[in-house]
Parts: sequence; C-alpha cells; structure tokens
Amino acid sequence: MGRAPCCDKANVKKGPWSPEEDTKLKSYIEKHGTGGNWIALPQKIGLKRCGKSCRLRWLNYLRPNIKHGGFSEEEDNIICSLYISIGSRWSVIAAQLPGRTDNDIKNYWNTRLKKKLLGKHRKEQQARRVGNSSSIKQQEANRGSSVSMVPDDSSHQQSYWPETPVLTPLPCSNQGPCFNDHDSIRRLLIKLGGRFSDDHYQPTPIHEGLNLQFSDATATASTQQIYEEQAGNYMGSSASSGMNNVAINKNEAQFAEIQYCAGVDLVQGQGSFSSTILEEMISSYPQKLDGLEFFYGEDPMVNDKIGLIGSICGQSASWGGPTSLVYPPHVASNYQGMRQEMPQFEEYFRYPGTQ
DNA sequence: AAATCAAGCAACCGCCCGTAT
DNA sequence: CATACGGGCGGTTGCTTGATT
Repeated sequence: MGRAPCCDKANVKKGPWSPEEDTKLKSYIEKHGTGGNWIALPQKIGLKRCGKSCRLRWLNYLRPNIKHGGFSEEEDNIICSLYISIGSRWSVIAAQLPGRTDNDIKNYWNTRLKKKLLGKHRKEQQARRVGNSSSIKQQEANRGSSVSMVPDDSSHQQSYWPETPVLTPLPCSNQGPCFNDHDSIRRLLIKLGGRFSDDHYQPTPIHEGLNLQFSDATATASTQQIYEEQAGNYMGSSASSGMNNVAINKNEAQFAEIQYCAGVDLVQGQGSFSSTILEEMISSYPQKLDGLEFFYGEDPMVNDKIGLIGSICGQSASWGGPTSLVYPPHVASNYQGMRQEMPQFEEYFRYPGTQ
C-alpha cells in the first residue's frame, strides 16, 4: 500500500511565494503558532499550499532573525570543520550557526564554498608540483594569519530557534578558531551519538549499548548530563523499536570519535592522532577516500589527496602534513570491519572493556 | 541589443524516522 | 505488530539574474 500524499497535489499552489502568502502565514504563526500540525495549517489560514511548503517557507525565510548571505570567514571555517567531521548534515551544522538555515548553508556550500576550497587546494597542488616549497610556506603563513575569528555577538539563539536541537553556540574568541573549544565539539558529537569518558562517570549495564568513550579526561559534568539525556533517549527508542537504534547510534558514535580525533587535530594543529594511523588507513583503504573526491583534484597520488584539510581550514600542512585525513560517513559505518581487518586500528581507539 | 552561459538560490521531491492508532 | 501519517532532512531541480560574447 503506497503512501497517501500529504496534500491534494492538484489543488496546491507551487512555486515562489507571494508577499500576501508570506504575510498570511507569518501573522498566523506569530499569533497562534504552528499548532503542531503543518499539514492542517494551510487550510486554517486559507492558503493553497502544501503543509510542507508552509513549514519550509517559515523555517527558511519568515522566521525571525534569519540571516541571508554574507557568510563570514569564521562561518566558513565552522561549516568546513563540521562538514569534514560529520558530512552533509546540514541541520546539525545550521544549529551551530544561529540565524542560518540548513538550506542556506547547503546552497552556500554547494555553490561557493566547495569551489572556493577546491580552487584553494588545486592551487596548492600546483604549487607543490612546481616544487616551490618556499612560496607555499609563505602562502600558508599568510593564510594562517588571515583566518578571521572575530566573535559574533549578534548571533544568540532566539525564541524561534528551539525547533532544532540547539547546541551551545560556539564560544568564539578572537584568539583562535571557535572549534578549538573541546566542549563544543564534544556536545556536537554527543548529539550525534557519542560520548566522552568522564572520570566521574560509571558505566552501567543499561548504558553498555553505547560503550564508546572519548579519551578526554576533561569531560565536564554538563557533558555527562548531556550524555545521560542521550542515553535516556536511546533507552526510550530501544524500548519501543528494538535495539537497532542503539546499534546505529553506536556506529555513528564510533564514527564520530574517529572524526573527532581527526577534527581536533584539524582545528588545533595537533598531528598526534593522524600520523601513523591515517597513513595506515590510507595505504590499506585507498578506496575509502570516496566522498571527498572533489577535493582531490586530478592528482591520483594519495599524498595529494591528503592536503585537503589544510586547504579547507586554511591551516598549514605542518599540523598534519600528508597524514591528516578524515573519513566520510560510509567509511566509518564499516568501522567494525576496519577493526577486524586492521589490528593496529584497535591500538588507537580504546573502548571500555577493550583494555 | 540579443543570445548564450554560468552562478545563485528558492522551492520541491522523495526518503527516513518517530509516533499514534 | 502492522500500518498510517506527519515532521524533518538531504538531494535535486528549475527559475532568475548577472556576466560575457
């Protein structure tokens, strides 16, 4: 039995919204809210629109405090960092950029940022081929100093934002990249299903379905609280629909840790995680590099593929050099297989009960 | 001035997931 | 447990606008 359409397609208007439609929708929602039912909303207002269309219009354009265009360098960096870490999960990325919508970020990434970064990376590839190492160093030095990390005070979450799970807005300082903040990254990755080890945290049998730890002893009580909320969610979902959800989230969390390690290296200029493990990954799993092809350019050499992160965040190769690489989600989904096939892998990621 | 091309963006489509029945 | 339904999301489409020939 096929799905019933969400609306009567024949009697529904499509295409651009008129100012009148915008006004109707906006004033109604501001007065009465959405009523928790987008499908019924257009009939109440007298709009010949699909409920989903109304929802999209409201979320992307009519909601207060929406910012359009004019992405800052700082926002670029956040988007890049998150894209590298979690992939095209635009809603999660958008939650880190108050005032931005997932659609906006997605469009921005697809139309500009991707090309911008690709151009940057190719430039570096060419420079490397020419062997002009001194000019590269100069470029990198310039780039490092040009990365703007100016805090944006105007971007606090407003009351219309809670529909997306709000993570703590990145606490930016003018001293360095926003993503230097471990806790922000932790919160984000926890949201995606992982958790961090906590000296005060004692795993219970009920939590063992999520036996993932991040090797970070600085986890805070708030982090633990978030994790426990997450664990509660998982317990709830597993109670209603089996353990599959937990298993899925566990994989995501494992992926998140891999990404987290690389991501922290990425943003902090620390190469400790990357060097050995990633070289091994690359030599063992060159096919796993799919998904970020656009960064690689036409150069088949793996080493060239790996300079991408440096390009992305405008950081020098010095922090990770030719060994800094993160894996797209589908790679991480095969994490168990990777562990089995590559014993060394285990050495780098300690999980509870594996020591 | 007209035609063509490319970029940007708003909106739609279809799938997945959670929840209610 | 199965089914229906709504919400949410990412991918894609197609229109608009500006640049170039």
